Amino acid sequence: MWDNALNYFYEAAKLGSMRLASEKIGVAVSSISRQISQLEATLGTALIEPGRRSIRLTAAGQHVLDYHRKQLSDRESLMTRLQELREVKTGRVVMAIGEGFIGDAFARTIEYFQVRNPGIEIALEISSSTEIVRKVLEDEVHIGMILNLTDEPKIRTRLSVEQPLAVLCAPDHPAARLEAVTIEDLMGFALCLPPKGFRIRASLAAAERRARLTLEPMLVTTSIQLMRDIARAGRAVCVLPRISALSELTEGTLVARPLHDPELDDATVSLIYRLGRQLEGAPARLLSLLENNLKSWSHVPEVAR
Amino acid sequence: MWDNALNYFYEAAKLGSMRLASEKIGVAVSSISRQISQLEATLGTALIEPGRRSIRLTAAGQHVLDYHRKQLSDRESLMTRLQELREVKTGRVVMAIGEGFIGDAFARTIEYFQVRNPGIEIALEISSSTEIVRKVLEDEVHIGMILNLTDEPKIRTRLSVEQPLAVLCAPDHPAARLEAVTIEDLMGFALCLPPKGFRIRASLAAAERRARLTLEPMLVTTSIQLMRDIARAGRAVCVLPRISALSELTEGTLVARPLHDPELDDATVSLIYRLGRQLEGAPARLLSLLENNLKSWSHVPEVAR
DNA sequence: CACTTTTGTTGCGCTTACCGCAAAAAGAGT
DNA sequence: ACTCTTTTTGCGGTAAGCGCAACAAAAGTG
Repeated sequence: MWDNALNYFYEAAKLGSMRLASEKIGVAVSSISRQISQLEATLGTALIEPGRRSIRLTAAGQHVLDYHRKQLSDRESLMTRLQELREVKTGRVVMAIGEGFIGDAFARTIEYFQVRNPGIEIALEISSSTEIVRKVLEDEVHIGMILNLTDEPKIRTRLSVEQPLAVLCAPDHPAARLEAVTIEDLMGFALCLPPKGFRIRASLAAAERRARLTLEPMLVTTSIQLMRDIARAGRAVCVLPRISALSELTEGTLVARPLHDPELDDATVSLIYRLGRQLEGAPARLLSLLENNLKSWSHVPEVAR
Repeated sequence: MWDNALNYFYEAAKLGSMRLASEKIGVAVSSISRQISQLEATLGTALIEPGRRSIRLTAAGQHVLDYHRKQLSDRESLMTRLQELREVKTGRVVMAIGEGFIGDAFARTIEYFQVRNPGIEIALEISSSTEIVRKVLEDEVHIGMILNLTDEPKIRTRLSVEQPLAVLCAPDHPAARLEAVTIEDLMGFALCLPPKGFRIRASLAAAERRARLTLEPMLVTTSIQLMRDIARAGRAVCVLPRISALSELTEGTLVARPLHDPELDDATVSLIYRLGRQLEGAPARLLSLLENNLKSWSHVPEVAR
């Protein structure tokens, strides 16, 4: 009710007469007259000076006019914002990933996305797997990327790629001469592993039980960056999915050797979002880009040349 | 047509369900559902995620919600402007404050305002800091006054005054003989403190860690009134910003001694309102009065005579 | 001053947008 | 699989808004 009345009043005031306003809007003069007097009634103030041929605004009328002008411009800016949202010119994606994904390959993907979608803001949160799942569930983030599968019913897995665990070491390390590494081989090397409680340690634990031995890492750290650096230094080896050191592998500063053990279950990269949440615009685009790239990441050659 | 639809959408989004909105507004759920989908049709964008029990906004929906909030506050300010134009000096201010501010000094400020602005209705809501921030954000109140800083981006801080924490006790209490009080001194006194989770306790916790001791309050309460009363009774001391006991300090029934510790960060009184909301009329006047008085409150002498 | 022209206001049927009720559909939990 | 809750859809009714036309009043005209 407000909307119409204000519009009629606005046009009438701008054009100086109800007649002209009626022509411009395409409604009968009577409607204009009625709507305006109705508006005056609800506002409790006269907006136009009564008993005049041409329309003259009262002080109150001027205020209402200003108000409506502002309202129109606000509405217009809302519409353009929505339009931009539709065209994915603007937007915001929040995603949570595990630390293991940080690296050159991932950075290049983000870079690529931002070049092709300027104006889209990306927020990256680094968290543990359980935190990521929680954030996805509670809509704190649009997309999550974790290093295992989750059985949460309300999580939708868009893509999951197997990422076998590998032993990473410097090219001149003794382990690099092996074709494949077993759990027993690891006993002979200085090890750098994540702490207990991490997924990788849990996987290794099963293999340790089978082989009836206990790995004693020389260094325990939560920082995957540090693990890569230690391995690159040459003395120690670390155990990670290949994806966690993609850039070092392609550079050749690290080499990967498959870690084979019957009890060892593979790590899995999962791209997840909340079930029932329809991602549109920016999040949807980033999701499909990641989906494609993840597939190609899994085809990295095992032995760097 | 816009007007109704936006209102329904707004309430539904705020309450989280169409059913609740229908109860609050007093129209059938079907109307709400229809109006919202109609709004979506005219805007050409989905506003809420379809097929869900609780209403979840899409990015576009959030924009529309923000837009409507602004519309509402603009309309309100138009109405007050018209009201003032009618030269009837009536109006209404709603503000939310923390319990710590209740006291004679604040009461006198309100009293002063009401004497100078007869006919203006003031509504005071007492809430916790987070509640106050929420109320300011959602336009439930015009002005908020909290005992810390907030990093909410949509909050505008009009004034913030540092309020060092002080130890409050009766004039004949042993603590009153000290020039300044340290965390270690507190161990010797009966303490009355707010519960853990309160800002004051968080500040104290840092100091406790530094001094490697743990304060064991004799009484824990959320009521600042009670804390003052306990301290006035003579046996115990409490830790509060001076502003929380201004009237007792000027009366001389309580004295304040500065609490000095390198780890202790000061409390801060912030006068806040929503970014982008232009306050006019009564709210604007009250805001500037409070701004001036707050400055003078912070200059209260440390030792009551 | 009478007449005309132009413009705003009022009266009266008519359309349609909006509403409530009830039934169906779809989630969410058990 | 079943139940409970919430949303969507179908249908008939009401009232707000519309156009048309008659009416009233200001401004121009001779």
